[in-house]
Amino acid sequence: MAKPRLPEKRWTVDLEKRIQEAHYSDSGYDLRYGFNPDSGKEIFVIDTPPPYPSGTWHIGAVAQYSMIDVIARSQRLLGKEVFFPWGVDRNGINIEFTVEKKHGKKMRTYDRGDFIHLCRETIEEFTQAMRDTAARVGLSCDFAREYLTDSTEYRAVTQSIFSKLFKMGEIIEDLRPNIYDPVEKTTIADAEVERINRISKLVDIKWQTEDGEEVIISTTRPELICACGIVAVHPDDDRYSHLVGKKIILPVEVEGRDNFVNIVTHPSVKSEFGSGVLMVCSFGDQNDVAVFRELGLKPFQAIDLDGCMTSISGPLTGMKVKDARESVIESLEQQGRIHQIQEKEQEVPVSERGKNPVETILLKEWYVRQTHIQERMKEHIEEINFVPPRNKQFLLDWMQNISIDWPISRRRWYHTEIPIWYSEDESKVIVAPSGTYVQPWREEPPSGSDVLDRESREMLGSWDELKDDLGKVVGESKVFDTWMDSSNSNLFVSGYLNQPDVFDKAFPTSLRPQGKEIVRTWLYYTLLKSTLLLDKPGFSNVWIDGLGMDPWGRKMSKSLGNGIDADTVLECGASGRTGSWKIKGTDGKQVQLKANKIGSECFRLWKACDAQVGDDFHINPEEIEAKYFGVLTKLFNVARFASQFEVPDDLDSTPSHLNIEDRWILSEFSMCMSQVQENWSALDIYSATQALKNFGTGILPSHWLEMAKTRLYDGDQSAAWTIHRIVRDFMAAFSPVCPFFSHHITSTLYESSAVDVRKFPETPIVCDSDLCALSNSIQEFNSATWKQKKDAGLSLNAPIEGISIPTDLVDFTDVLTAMHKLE
RNA sequence: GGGCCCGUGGUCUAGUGGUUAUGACAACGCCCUUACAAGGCGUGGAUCACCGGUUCAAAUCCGGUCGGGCCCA
Repeated sequence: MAKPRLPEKRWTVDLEKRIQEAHYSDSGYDLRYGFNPDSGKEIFVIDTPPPYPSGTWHIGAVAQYSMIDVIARSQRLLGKEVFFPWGVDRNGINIEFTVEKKHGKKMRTYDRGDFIHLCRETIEEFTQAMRDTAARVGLSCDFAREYLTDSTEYRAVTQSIFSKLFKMGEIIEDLRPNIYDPVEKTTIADAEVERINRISKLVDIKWQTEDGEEVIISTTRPELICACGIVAVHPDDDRYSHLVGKKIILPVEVEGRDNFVNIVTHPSVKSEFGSGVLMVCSFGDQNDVAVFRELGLKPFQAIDLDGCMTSISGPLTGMKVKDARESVIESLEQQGRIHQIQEKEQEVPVSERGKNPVETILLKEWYVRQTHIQERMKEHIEEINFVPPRNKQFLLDWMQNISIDWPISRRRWYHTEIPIWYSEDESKVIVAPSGTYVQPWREEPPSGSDVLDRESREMLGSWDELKDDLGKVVGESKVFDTWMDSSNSNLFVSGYLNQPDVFDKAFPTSLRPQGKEIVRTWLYYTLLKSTLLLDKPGFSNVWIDGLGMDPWGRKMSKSLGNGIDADTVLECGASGRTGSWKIKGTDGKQVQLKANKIGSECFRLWKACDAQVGDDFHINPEEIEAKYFGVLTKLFNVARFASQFEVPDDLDSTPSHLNIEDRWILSEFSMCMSQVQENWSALDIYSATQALKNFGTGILPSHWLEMAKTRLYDGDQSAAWTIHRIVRDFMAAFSPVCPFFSHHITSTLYESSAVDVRKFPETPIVCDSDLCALSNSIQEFNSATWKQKKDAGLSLNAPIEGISIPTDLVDFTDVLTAMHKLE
């Protein structure tokens, strides 16, 4: 036996790491994977989801990312000029909390500039960990052009977009109910609210109607009676129908408002809850907000920004909400107005990070208008190709629910600042010029800023001319919701503002890959922006993957104790280390999972092969190893086997003579490859990888290799050309899934790497459909013959008598006779 | 409470109207055959969650029930 040029007996995680390290330290990296907009090739820009650095990277996200890399690599293989950017999302409340926790000091006790500096330092440490994991899982991003969402360039784009939309009238200021965390002193988004169960007091209070009739109303928020806008009963509730239309007197002292409200019917009232009469206050819960809006009631401001009662609460003014509640109960008790008090477990909305009870209060905030543009957005969405098509529904469903504008201002610090200043009389605003990054809380408006009327947005002139007429200008201290930044990512990576010539070619952005859990935020807001700003769909393709779940189908979370850290899977098998994971099962018991070797190539192969895109996927390291490491071993050994035979000089031109079995397998291979090419074009990772896996671990080694073995050992040129041509082209087509594996094999055997192929291997080399039609017969005949040998107690390489070759395989008589030693 | 998605051998999975329902892992049996025992070959094993309907024909379409998941309230 000739010495194989692939010396390793099998693929290992250590080998993988060696190749990977060489790959990323190679000075040719940028040439290989960098974006060159002037190459003349079709441009394919991927709007990579910029990860938020927070210590460890979630395995489900890493799995999704590795599939985005498969798309990037497969599009390069198809000859496109791919921009696979590497961005990091660094704005937001998470890093603020991390810094507060690390130093044991609340944000507002710092100087704003010092705090921002601390955040920047801390997030940089986390960012480096993300970069390392990105490389470990084999991402072929353009790391040299890394972008950070807290950079001057990125924030300048966010601010410019704000200014443009403001001037267009698409951004407005308004006083509306918002969810507010009085401890962190900021507005928060719905997505940041969590519900926890707490024991609270349900107080039944005696009210009186204008006629003196006693009515009992149950509430957990008696301190909000002062902000009561209306009292409601269910329309079908006969007990109270005689009260409807009457006035009812508030049982507490109030200031600066009427001391009575009307009684109406409303379908949202639950008759069986308490007495069946509901007081609607601004704002006890989301239902109150809905009722106020629906009935056009003017809300009262009962709680201020410090979480204290306002003057309408009369004697409660200035008290913290909790103290006010105790106080009002006490005074009602003294007046004999308490019917009863029950301790009840109740869901309380709290802020996700601080666990502080949140309030819904009226705040003057900035909003992006969105309700007027839904139909136009839907028209644009119709032009986008969704993969898989059914996941488009998540977006359409969410859009059905849009009934209010998007609040975009936050009272935090480590975010992009709202780029606006107010004149001393507050009637005019100053807006920074496009392309600059400004910090209005500590800067004057820059030269080139515009002055506009605050209400009408009429352009009044330039800041440089008018600055002396505006009095003392005050910079906005609020910042943007982080989605305001994130939803520019496609514009930013496609060259908006910074590279207009590239933008012309690259927009709509070729691909938005993302998880389905952020359809209603990231995808929706991005599409909203492209409709408002450019009246175009934001993307050509949107690829929406499912979520990574634990082995039992539950979402991974800290509280369930079922999380798996990405690095433990990627490093499993390196330097002989095995992996072991303790995960809580569905019955609450710990289950120990163990694996010996996984690594990035096996992990990627698993994700590519195991489920259709868009479905939630269960992550079980044991299963990943069991099902897919063997596939790598198999493919590696086919290549290793091939590596002992000399590579023919000219693999690119088909030899004039090829044996029939070689023409057969080449035809099968051509069919497989055209399927793969089609699937790569359609972003169908699953089908492409399945086709390659089935060919490479099935028909090729089990059937053809067994036929060709003897000839290969005898130095047959036809067989040698066939196996090498197949291995070389197979690895090119397979390289998007397992780049380092393919790279190692092809650069060892053929002096050129599969990852550098920029044109899909040509097919057909030989494509004879008559031969493909015989594939089933061939496989059946082989299986039947092996079975007969087994039944006769013969070893597979023993001669056997009395087997006749089926008539349709008559052309294969010699081959099959030799292969099975038929006599 | 509302919306959406899903339910296929022990486990995971393919399959959106048409032969005997795909494949993988696990199980079992045989084999160290000059690439591979971290292999190979073979064998079992599923009334496609349940009930009803449409149809010549249903895993597939429709309605309902049950179970799981995600999102929202």
